[in-house]
Amino acid sequence: MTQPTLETISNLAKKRGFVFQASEIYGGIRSAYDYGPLGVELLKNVKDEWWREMVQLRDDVVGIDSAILQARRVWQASGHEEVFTDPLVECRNCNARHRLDKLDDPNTCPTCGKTGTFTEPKPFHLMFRTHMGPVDSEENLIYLRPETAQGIFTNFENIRRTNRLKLPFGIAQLGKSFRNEITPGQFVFRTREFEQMEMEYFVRPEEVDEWFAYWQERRFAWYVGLGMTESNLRIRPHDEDERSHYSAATVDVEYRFPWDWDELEGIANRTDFDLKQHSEHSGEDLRYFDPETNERFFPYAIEPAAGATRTTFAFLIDAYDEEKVKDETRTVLRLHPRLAPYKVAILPLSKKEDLIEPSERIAAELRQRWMVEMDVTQSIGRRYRRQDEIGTPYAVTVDFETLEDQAVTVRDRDSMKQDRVSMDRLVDYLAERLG
RNA sequence: GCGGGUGUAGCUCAAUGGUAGAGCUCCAGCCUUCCAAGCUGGCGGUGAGGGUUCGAUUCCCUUCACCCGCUCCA
Repeated sequence: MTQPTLETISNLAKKRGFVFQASEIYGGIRSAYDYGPLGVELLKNVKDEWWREMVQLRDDVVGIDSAILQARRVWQASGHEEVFTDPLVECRNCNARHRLDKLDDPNTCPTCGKTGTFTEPKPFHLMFRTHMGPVDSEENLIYLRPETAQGIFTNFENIRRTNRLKLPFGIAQLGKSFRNEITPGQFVFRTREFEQMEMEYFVRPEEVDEWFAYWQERRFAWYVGLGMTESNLRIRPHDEDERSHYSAATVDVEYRFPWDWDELEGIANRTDFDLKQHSEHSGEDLRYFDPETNERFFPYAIEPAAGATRTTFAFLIDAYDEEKVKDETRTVLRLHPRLAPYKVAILPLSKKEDLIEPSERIAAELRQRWMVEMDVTQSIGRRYRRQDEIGTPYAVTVDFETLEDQAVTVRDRDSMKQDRVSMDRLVDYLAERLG
């Protein structure tokens, strides 16, 4: 396997319609990307696989979709309003940037050692600020959520009660979050608007360690199960000083990106921090009542929080491969069939109406189950290469013999091998391979 | 945000203070009929705004975006 450069992969993403720069015709806007026809399918498939694994295949996890706009007090209780506003100063001598509240000496730059070189402190607001209602004022200031998790904690009691849940149980959420990252970059890896796949798994405090280990294992296996190269994945525990304000222990699931190892997902032991905070700030008792022991306590939360957009990006990078076929380079995305945007391409050997009609019939039938693309332009070899480059696992070729023997050629993306399959067996043939 | 670098068709690259070219891609037609074949034709560009100039893609200013670093994080 060849690992592509960041440039190679972003070129492919743009060329084939996975990802475009947002507002491109106006020169672009920093740190925002639009997902094109193939990108939206790939992203959706990643999210669907996550949802299926985390919610639909389990009886101990339920889903939620909470609002992006929440009461300001939510973020005061969660600690984000305080933690996500940093006074920053910049050293005029060496251009390093520092948080004023973390400096031992507020006048000396720890990077270059000079004194008195700092700019006036500027507050950096890491949360997007907006106003609820048509008039901007301090009273109606609210934030775009910087994480989806708080919508889970604030609904903890609603969900527990309406779904008769008993510990341990989880609440999962998929959705957009917003952060004014100081430095966005690395294509879609770090953007200010991004999509998260988060789950809070509530457990008895004494069982927190075993569940923490359980979710590390489960989450790691999820990536591998969807075809990500295992040697490009690792789990890295956080150092003491890099943990979030709410966390007692955190590990990252990291992927070997073209630039370096970097985070796909953080798995944190958030303890009872959030439920406690919301109990205190709201006055609602969010403790869990155990009917067997008659005890009331705050459950601990284990949080596997993944970035949907960057995970999609990692799958794209990991799938990228180039190989020599004759004297040509074949570019192929070896995406897991469940992730591939299109599952099947229908390729009539010629544009003659005799072949178009049956091809359209086959396409219509297969579309009942899978994303199917029909392509009639240019030579068959070129069309195979095009499908390889967007990761379509199977190509069905309709030729003149089809009219005689009611059979088609199915060509496999990875091996380029071909099978002659009779049309009445085609759906079964593909179903066995695509799932 | 600050420092450094970069911006010419979708991609790779060329050229010029005086009508911006090519290859590949893409589209149409012909031909071909199972792994990027060929022929003909077509679409399409100087990131944006302003200034200097008879004339700016070229010189100057501003701005936008991208890349590297500082810092943040799914």
